[in-house]
Amino acid sequence: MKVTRTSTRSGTGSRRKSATGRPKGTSAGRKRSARVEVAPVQMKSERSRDQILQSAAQLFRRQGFSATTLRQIAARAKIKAGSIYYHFDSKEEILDEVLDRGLRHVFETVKNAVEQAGKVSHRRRIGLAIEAHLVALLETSDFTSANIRIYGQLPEHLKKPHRPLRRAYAEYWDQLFINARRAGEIRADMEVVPLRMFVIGALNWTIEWFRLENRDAVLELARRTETLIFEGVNKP
Amino acid sequence: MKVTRTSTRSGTGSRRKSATGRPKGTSAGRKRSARVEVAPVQMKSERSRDQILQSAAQLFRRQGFSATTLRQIAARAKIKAGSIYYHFDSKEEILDEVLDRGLRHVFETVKNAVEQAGKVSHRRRIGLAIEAHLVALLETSDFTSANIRIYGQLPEHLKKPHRPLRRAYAEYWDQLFINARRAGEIRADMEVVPLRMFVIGALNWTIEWFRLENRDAVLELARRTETLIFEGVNKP
Amino acid sequence: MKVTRTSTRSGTGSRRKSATGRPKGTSAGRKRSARVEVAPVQMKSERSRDQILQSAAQLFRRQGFSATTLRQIAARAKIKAGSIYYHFDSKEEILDEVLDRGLRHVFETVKNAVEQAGKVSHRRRIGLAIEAHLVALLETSDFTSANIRIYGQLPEHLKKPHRPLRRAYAEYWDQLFINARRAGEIRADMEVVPLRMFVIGALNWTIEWFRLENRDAVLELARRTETLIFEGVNKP
Amino acid sequence: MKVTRTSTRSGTGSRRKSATGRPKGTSAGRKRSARVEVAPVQMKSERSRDQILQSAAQLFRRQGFSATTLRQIAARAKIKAGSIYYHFDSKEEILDEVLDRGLRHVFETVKNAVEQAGKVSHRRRIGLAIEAHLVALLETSDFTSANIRIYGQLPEHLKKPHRPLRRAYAEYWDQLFINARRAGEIRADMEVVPLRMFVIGALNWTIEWFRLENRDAVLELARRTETLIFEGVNKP
DNA sequence: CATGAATGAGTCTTCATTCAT
DNA sequence: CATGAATGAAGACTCATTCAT
Repeated sequence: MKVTRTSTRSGTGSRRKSATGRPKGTSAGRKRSARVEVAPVQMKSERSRDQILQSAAQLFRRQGFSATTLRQIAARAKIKAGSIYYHFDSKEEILDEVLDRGLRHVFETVKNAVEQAGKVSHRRRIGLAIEAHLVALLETSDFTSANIRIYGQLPEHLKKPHRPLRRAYAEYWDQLFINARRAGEIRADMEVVPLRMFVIGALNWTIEWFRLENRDAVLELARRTETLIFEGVNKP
Repeated sequence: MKVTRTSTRSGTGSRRKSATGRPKGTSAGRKRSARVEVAPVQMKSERSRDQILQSAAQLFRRQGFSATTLRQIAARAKIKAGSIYYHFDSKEEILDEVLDRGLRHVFETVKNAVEQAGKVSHRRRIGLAIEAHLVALLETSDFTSANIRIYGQLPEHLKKPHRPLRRAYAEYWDQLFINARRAGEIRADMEVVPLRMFVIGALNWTIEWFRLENRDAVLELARRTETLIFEGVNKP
Repeated sequence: MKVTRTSTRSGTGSRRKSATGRPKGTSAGRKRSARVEVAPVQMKSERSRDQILQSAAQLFRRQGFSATTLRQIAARAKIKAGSIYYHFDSKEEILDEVLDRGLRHVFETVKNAVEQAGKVSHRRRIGLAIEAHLVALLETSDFTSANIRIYGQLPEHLKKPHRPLRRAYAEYWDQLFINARRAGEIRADMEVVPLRMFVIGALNWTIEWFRLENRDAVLELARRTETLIFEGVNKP
Repeated sequence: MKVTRTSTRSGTGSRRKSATGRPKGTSAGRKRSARVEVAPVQMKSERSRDQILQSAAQLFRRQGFSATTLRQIAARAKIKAGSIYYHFDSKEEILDEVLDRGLRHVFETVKNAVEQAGKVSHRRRIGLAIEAHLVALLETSDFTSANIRIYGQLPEHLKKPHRPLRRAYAEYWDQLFINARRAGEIRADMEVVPLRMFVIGALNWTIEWFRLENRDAVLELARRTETLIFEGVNKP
């Protein structure tokens, strides 16, 4: 499954100037389609670009956007600061792609998990979504954690382009809850929006403290969280 | 009740140079100890200092520490940037006090709420703590919300001095849960630390989306959250 | 006499951001009104600002806008590069004021010369205008010579704000010629616009080669030029 | 007629490093000597080289030397910036050849016009020179206009190599005037150097405003200018 | 011949900080 | 107490230049 782009934001490309002949943008699409068996011999440019994005994501996540220096990003990507501009037009453009990849990644991970489950209970579906969200956030993607962590402090103009996808993701969760409620697996009096806020909040805050140690730590956390969300802390 | 300072951090003063004769950093202590009958009128200095801190807290909360400039803080405090240095030795010192006040504020708010409750069920006590934490975070203190929001992205040396108090606050919550569990109001198999992370996480994440509109919005949110935490979403 | 500002461009101030509390802009007006006898104790800020503009004008004139570095300007003004930003928001703003002062200066000089002449022949009036233009250009103002020399190579957006004043100056000359022609002191078949271009061109090009040596060099040049323009090179 | 190189500057080649085997800088000589029957087809290299120079000239003329980037030049020449270095060792070398071609072009154009006139009055010869200069400047060569426009703002070391040719051109004009004066077609009291400055100035300044529209616009301008120079504006 | 990718020196600009007044 | 004016270090960004392919 692939997360379809929302209308407002046709890719990230729309905001690129690219007066130069440089290869800016486009990568996102290409990369995702790369099947492992084809091994599409990522060219040098592509590799550097990814290095930069990866480094940026890690640093943004740790220090925030404004505290992160292009020199830091460059150093981590093992190039010189000026070279970044061969691949991106500005620091903001890097941020833009980091955010985009990050949200797209959780969204796809969650969607995939739910879709592959086939015919299961709604609680199970939500449980899978919880697990997938946590995995994306804590295990598989610096982009996702960067996004979740820094988004709230960014100035308007940097947040704006990402709103549609964020909304879409929120609505995906809402739908999960609505279906569960309609099926009677969730109390009828539960309002969906605050519920989603509560759940996503509990999940997202884990970035603030969770440190990945062993393979199943995240799965364990997911299970625990699912239980709390469904059963609460009350003595049963 | 007053939150007592932990041993590691004897006030904020430990990091002050204060070669000049200026009153830097001493205010916190002084202010609180000010007897009402003796010095009812905050002197000008004190007022500016507070203005600066208040402005800083608001900006830190919104934009993060590094994206906030001293000129922005000064403008909001209706003074000029240079003047800040009469009251503080550095931007970091401002941060330091903002963080300190912020955590101290929730801590006191929560403690007060719980203590004033008198003899009530543990669930009720936890419910009051939840409410108090949310009130402090969303309604009464920019310091608290600033603290919660930016702490995670700060460099080590800025976080370090605040660890003891943070730990103390965490332990306070743990105790609430331990007591409840011991009393059988919470399942026996519930581990306290992950539980606290979950609860605090769900509460803290509200800064990311909650916008204070009417007076009871926070109380309403608190009630809802308490229910979710105790009963979960399951059909009863 | 004071050159009145054209409607399109109410001073230079219109394009100033000035989010900071710095004293940007406004100086132009203040300075001109300073009578010598009042000696309005130019404050430090004003002096630096003028130093910067003066330095910039000299360098722009010699090397062009883009080849001139803020560091060069600063060095010549005996300050550090960063300090420039206390007085101006950008290099372009400096340019802006240099251009403005430059044109305003010739315009005023020429207008004054002509107006103070009283009742004289049109040829005399034009002669005085020629002299005044050359004096402003070659002797009294680096701003004027900078303007004349670099204007043509500037990008559109930098030229645009100065068009109205330029047009006004051109029209002033046109009027001188029209009057002279009407009075029969200039051939009737002479078209005014190409004539003005020719005259102003011959005058302006002097910056490319004229080096001020002694006091009357410019006056001598002016006399010669006037003769050429009126009588041509033909044997009489 | 071919403008012979002056002694000081044996071609442009003197400043070339050319450690590589590349054909840098030799073109000028080669091209002109290319017999039509032998090498009618410019090779690819030659074509690119010319493209680069042509593009550079246009941009230099419009924006000045320092404001023009190699990438702009490359783009206009439909190649990539790096490729320029196959043809030139540096941006300055391009400038060097642009300047050289530019002056050489006017010089040849003027000389040819005058020489081909055969036995005519001196005024006619000067008239032809005026026309030829304007044609070269405004119609036939971006190199010439680039040269005229930017030369004055270049740093010493870039101007120096072109002085001899400039001087030669100036002397050529001086000779035209001297001959005319000797023949009594110009007043005896007219000093030649200021006269030449005046005339050349009036001609050169046209780049600042003249926009080529129809075929004879330049010729019309030339006629007008000639009249002004010889007869002045006086009522005859 | 040409390009893709990178580099380093330098540019404009920002900002915490200083200090005389 | 507060400000005006300045500074220096650093940040984002540009650009001529290099060089392997």
